[in-house]
Amino acid sequence: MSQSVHRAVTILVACAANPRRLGELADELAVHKSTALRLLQALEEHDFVRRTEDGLWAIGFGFTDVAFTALDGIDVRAAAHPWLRRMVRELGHTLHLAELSGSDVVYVDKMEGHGAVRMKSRVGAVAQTHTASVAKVVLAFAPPELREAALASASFQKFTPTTITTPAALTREFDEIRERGWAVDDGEFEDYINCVAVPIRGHTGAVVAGLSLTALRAIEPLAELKQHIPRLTHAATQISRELGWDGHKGLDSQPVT
Amino acid sequence: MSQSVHRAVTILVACAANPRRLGELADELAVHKSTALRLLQALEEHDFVRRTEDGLWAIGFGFTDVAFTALDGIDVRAAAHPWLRRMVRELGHTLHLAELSGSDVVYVDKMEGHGAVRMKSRVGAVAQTHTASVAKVVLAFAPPELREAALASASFQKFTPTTITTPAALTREFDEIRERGWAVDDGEFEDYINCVAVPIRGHTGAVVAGLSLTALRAIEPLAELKQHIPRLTHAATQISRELGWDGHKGLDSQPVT
DNA sequence: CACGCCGTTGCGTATTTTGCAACGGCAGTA
DNA sequence: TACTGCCGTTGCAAAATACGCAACGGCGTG
Repeated sequence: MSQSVHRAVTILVACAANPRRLGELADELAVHKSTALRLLQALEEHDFVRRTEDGLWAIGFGFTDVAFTALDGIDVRAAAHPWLRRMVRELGHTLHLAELSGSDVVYVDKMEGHGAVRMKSRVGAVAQTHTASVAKVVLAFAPPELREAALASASFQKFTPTTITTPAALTREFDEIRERGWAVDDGEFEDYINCVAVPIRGHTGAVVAGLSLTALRAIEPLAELKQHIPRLTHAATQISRELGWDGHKGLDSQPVT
Repeated sequence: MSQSVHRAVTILVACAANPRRLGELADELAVHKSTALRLLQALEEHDFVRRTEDGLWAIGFGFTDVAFTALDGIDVRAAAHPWLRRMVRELGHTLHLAELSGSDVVYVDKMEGHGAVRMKSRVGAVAQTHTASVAKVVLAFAPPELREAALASASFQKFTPTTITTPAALTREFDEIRERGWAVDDGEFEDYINCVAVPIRGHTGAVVAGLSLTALRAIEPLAELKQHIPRLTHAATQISRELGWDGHKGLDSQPVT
């Protein structure tokens, strides 16, 4: 269904990776140059693609504009953004905001800390289920069927000695997270990076997002990083209230006994 | 041309503003519900749209992912290269492009002018913090902690009578550069060579690179060289725009009073 | 309990889009 | 300078594609 839309999307994805010539795009789509050209022209009218100085096709700024507009519209993001800014200023570390989408946890905001720590995360990308603290904290409080789906689709790829590599272990981790109310990433993806994460609740009391704090182990070891959890929790609570949470714990937050 | 692509784009723009029902979207497009639905389904396959919990259609995270991939992929070099070529052709002088990397400023592109001027710079090399105009202009606009680091590691070796030899003097120089928006090298490394340099901004508005114009004093003295600054600035602005800069000045560009 | 709203699906038609082929600009080469 | 090949662009006719219609079903509401 809707062949040209598929082709248009494929073009956009290809151009995002790196700008290309008309001919290349036509080859990748297995269509004639003329067909590719007309799709590009249609996209160009909306500034979804643009021609670079050297005649290549690249993603247009109308496209990125739409993306940012959409991100602004995400109320969790809007509610959390001032808090991210404040906490980066106070703590100096990188903060992430991630939202539950289906059984994935997707980064919707990110604010870099003062140190020139470059994290591989990117807004719009899916957080690793078995390593990212923000994914773990959100899924820990998610409905069981979502958690099952997430467990089933997780890669469990071993990145470091501390990486959780089995569904059983991750299930136990989820239980612990629910009990104590926050999650950690103890160098489970990159062994020199630690994170702590806390849940954010929507108006129904269900956990809809997560907020995490990231630091280099060398700069602030996990034990010290944990001392910021009260501050992180405070921010998360305020954000939750702004989303309409009445302050009562959601049903899913009860410790599993 | 390409009707369905137009409709698909319109849907995306509408959903970005705020998530909508199928019916609303169909009305806005003036098409049947089934038509709108099929377009949405096609977009959904690529995660360009998603269904929210309450059944509304919203921009999907595949879309934002593509947008950020595109922004990440735009490297300064690719954006600037055609401008280097054009300006070398127009002005005949050597041009340099340098990128901020940590607290170093590294040459990432260079194009030799018509005169056989042998410059010591090399792509991949670190520009001298206290002499190279391109290093000074980038560091002047960099975050304070980066600037401090650069000051701390600079050699302040005296090459010529005009070389800046103290951190205090260089700090003052940085302040001046921020105020006027461009930097010079008044024979500070080799006394027969002058340069002017302007900043290039990334999509966040932060200065990510610098563009410089170099000439032999004998051929074009500094006063004449400065007359090319508007042209250089124009190129830098165009490059910045191609990097996703929206035209607003970054926070760090305010004159320090 | 019944009604109406909204999203979903099958199908035949015709509108849209596709592929072809020829044109023209540009650049590198003889 | 003239030639040649490459790449992007345009007109047109055929046909594949996407469209609207109408009926179905789920769900909340009166």
